[in-house]
Amino acid sequence: MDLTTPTAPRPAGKRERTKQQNRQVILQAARQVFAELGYGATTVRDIIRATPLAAGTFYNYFNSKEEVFQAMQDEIALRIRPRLHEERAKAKTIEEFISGTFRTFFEYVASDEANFHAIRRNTDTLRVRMDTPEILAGFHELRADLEEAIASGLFPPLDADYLMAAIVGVAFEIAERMLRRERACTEDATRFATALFMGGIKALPAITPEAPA
Amino acid sequence: MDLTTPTAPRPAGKRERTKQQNRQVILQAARQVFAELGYGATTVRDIIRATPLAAGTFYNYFNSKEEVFQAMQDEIALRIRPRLHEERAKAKTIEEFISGTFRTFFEYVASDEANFHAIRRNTDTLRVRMDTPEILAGFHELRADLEEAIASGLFPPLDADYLMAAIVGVAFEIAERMLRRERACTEDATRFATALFMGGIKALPAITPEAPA
Amino acid sequence: MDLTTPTAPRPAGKRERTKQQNRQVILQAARQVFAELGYGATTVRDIIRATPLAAGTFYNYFNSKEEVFQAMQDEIALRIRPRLHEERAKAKTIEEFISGTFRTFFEYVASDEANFHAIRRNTDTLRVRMDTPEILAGFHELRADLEEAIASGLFPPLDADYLMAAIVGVAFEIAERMLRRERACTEDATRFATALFMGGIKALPAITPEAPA
Amino acid sequence: MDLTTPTAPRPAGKRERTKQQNRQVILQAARQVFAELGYGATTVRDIIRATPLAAGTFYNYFNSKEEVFQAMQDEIALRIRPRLHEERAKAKTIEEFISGTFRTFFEYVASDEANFHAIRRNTDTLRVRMDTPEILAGFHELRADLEEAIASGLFPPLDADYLMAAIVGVAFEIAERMLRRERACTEDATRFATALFMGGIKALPAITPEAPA
DNA sequence: GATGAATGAGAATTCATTCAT
DNA sequence: TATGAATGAATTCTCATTCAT
Repeated sequence: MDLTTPTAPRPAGKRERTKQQNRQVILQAARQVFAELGYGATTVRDIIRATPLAAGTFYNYFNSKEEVFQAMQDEIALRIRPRLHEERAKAKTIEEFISGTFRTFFEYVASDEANFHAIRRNTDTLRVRMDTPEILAGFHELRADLEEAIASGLFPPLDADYLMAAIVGVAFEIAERMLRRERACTEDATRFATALFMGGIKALPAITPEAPA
Repeated sequence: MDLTTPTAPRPAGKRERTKQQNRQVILQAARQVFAELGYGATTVRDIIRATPLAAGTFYNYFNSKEEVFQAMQDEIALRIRPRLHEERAKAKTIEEFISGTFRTFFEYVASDEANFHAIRRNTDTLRVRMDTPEILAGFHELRADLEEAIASGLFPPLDADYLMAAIVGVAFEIAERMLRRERACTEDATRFATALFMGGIKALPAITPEAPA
Repeated sequence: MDLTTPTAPRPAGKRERTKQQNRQVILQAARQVFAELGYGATTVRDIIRATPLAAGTFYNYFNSKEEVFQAMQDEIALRIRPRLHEERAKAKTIEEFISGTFRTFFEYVASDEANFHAIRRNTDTLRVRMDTPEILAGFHELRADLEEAIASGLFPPLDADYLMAAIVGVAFEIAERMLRRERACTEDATRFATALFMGGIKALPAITPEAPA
Repeated sequence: MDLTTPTAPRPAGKRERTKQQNRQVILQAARQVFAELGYGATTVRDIIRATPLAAGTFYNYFNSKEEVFQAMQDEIALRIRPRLHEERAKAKTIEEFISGTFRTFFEYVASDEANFHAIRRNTDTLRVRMDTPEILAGFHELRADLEEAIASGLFPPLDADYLMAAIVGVAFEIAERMLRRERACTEDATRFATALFMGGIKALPAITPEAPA
């Protein structure tokens, strides 16, 4: 039905292109809508409306808003996890391990602010963070990396689970404050977080904080 | 009919009492349902169903699930904020400031696990945290306390905003891991978090971590 | 029931006064609300809200909004019907009969515009006119008066039913246009309607019309 | 599959056809229900129930009962306005203008009694008339036609606004009485109304009125 | 695959009315 | 009588999902 005569050069496969495009169109629309309305308030209808596509078409690609969200998340995690892992793998010192982790995270967040906000969003009242399998895998990976680093003697024997939690908590929470500042300075954020984990409060850089909103 | 026994302290009007009870009944039901289904998936209907009250009665007290949630949050914040503030106010050293904050928080969380779970919940996929004015005020209070501690010379001059963020991130994230452990040990959690903020990773207690779920 | 004990000076009977007042308070509130929202959109709640009284109190006086409306209407009809009837009864000529009817009606409408509008209301889209028994009785009275006037030879033998309809239609419709004019001139309206019924179009006063809204 | 038989005129898309049908189905149901219950008492549910369609389908076509009502009104006005205007345009005398207007109106009302009743209905208590833009446009058209007829010298200079009001009032009010009579005789009604406007009461046909309900 | 109208379950909300105080 | 919270049926409206085209 949609077959083009085989003799014609076939402009790169209309079908395939559209198929991939539609998936991306939906994901893009979802990002916008989640960022606007927040995850909880967003409906599949809202996503479809932000799309030139028909309602039924959505279901050729995803089965629910959860699935779209997960796909979004997974895309992100897939993009950042290898970088984080690589950074830690090549760390020769604790400081490299820690600073590499934070720097990579903050730089990613700054470069993809839209996505980060869609995920960890501040409406006036609500924050949503969806921990998809990919995200959770990222946490496990961090813990595994920590455990390996302990095993290899790079880190002293400590509570890898709590340390992972602390790193994650600081990373997300500082990222958020960072984005609210005039010039989101990833270097400052990295220095701060790294210093905290390296030497505690007394090691923190002596600077004048900027006031956020 | 309206005569009160002179001995008994006038029961403040049955009407009034019932009214206060109903408010609490709804809040309690909301806590359960939020903890069960997660905030996003909960509907006003669900809350009403978890109540002996009629549908319309809900709307005599709250206008939406958001409002119930906020009321819950505010109750919690109101309960814990004074304790936190007091703890920090009487701190003579940085360590007292930090450990007092974490201990108070972890002990509260452990004692009011249900509430905490209703708010910072992990379904398979979603975390919700609603920052009501009261909660945000709690954050501001922490920052203000930090700034004051800097001004008074207790703390060195540092980025109070980021430090606040780090404390909040670590507190929530570790609290969550703590609750998943067999025996939620607030002392361990406090010691860990305090050590991290006092001396960084190298100061962390050398223990064997327990595996979480 | 309304009897005051002749012996005691009794400060005008607090109870009775309140009772009558409440009825009027409700009627007054209803007038306002009907005029604001239109009859159809008004709910009993709306009326109560426009009152300092409690919800239950409403039901001591009326059983529904219909009843309030009817009471309003009846009050009006009761106020105007005797005047109309009297006017027609003393008519010695057809012209006196007709002009007396219209003048009385237009003057009443002008003097009690608020009530008239509450009854025959123009929202953007809706006109409501409720023909309560009292109002219908007014129509019957007009027809009866016409029939009597025919019987007595004042009017020729004609279709009293249609003539009544024509008078009512012209009265209400012109009253409405009259109220929209800058200076609602009852004399002009009366002269116009009377002339129409006395001699038809060719007898109408030659004036320049004012443009309505 | 999508092939159309070359001989048959393409059925304009079954989808499209059904869509138009559903709109009509809803309008038809609304007419019945309004006529039965009166506009005020009718709910959207009532309309849906009078339909084989699902609840949600209603909202694909209209957003409220008001919108259905307006659509009904507009349909009617659209159907009758051109006829009225044409009738008046070709009038050579005042009598033709007046009688043409009334005859067209009464004949339409008699032929579309259901619609008229849905709009100008007498329950025991309530009359509703909704003046949609289309209806108001019909009034303005009548006034404009009158003004033009005055300008052209057909009519003497008179208050076109009041005359319009009088015509409208008489038309609606007599139509209603007409429909209540055993044999709704449009000719009688036309003759009566025309005579009234041509020569006033004394010109009215001398007949014995029939008693209404 | 794409379309978009239909579906109908169910969520949010309102309302008239009751009744204990 | 006045009060006003409780009631729960009824109503409006939305939504995810299906399916004929």
